Amino acid sequence: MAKNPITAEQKKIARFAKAMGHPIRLYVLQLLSKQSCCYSGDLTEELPVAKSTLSQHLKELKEAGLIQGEIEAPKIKYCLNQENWKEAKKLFSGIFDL
Amino acid sequence: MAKNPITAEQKKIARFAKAMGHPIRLYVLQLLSKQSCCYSGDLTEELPVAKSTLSQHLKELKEAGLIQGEIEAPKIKYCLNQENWKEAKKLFSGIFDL
DNA sequence: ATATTTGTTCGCAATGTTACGAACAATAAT
DNA sequence: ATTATTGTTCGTAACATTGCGAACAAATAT
Repeated sequence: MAKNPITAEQKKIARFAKAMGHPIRLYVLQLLSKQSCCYSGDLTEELPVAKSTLSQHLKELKEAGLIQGEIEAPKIKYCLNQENWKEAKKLFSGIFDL
Repeated sequence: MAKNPITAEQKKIARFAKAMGHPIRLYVLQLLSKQSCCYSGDLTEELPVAKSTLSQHLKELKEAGLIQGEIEAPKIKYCLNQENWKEAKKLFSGIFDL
């Protein structure tokens, strides 16, 4: 037990992976990768969780940088964070393609 | 809050992602994707965690199906679980390529 | 037979995650 | 002004994760 060979890039990938590591959050991400945006009210109706729980999951995805929300009062429109999504794609490709 | 549109496939991907969602575990996976196998004793020396902690992480990777261990007494040789690793690659490609 | 090497399991503690409903805030509609 | 809609935050509970060292098990080496 000695050094720390873990790179910042590995930490970043792990962060993304962790955010993707829950079925609800993965569902949201896949939805957004297909249809460009969605409203969280709609998600509440589709998904088997309370709105407060969904709110927490969306917050996590936001904090991981994978999605972003735009106020469209009184609703909030969610989209992928394209920049980070592209980065995630690149990082995961790197892992699987070696 | 109603139906459950989450597919078995999404659960599977989330399971893989969760296993990848820790820097230590990701490090191990990336190492194994580069060099085909490793011994956990070596990992204990490289990584900044106690051997008991590493053992837990390896167990998680095993249970997620991403690696497998082969006894090569008194050591254990770890490799990727090629079948599931290929599946993970396919599933993650599906997510990012749409 | 004893000691060494290697890795797992146990017990424990601290922290994080997941989930809910109730209360709250902000905006829109009546 | 009041009410309705939408989503966040708070408080709480149950459970999971991460981490350590000590104790243990299994095989090898002396």
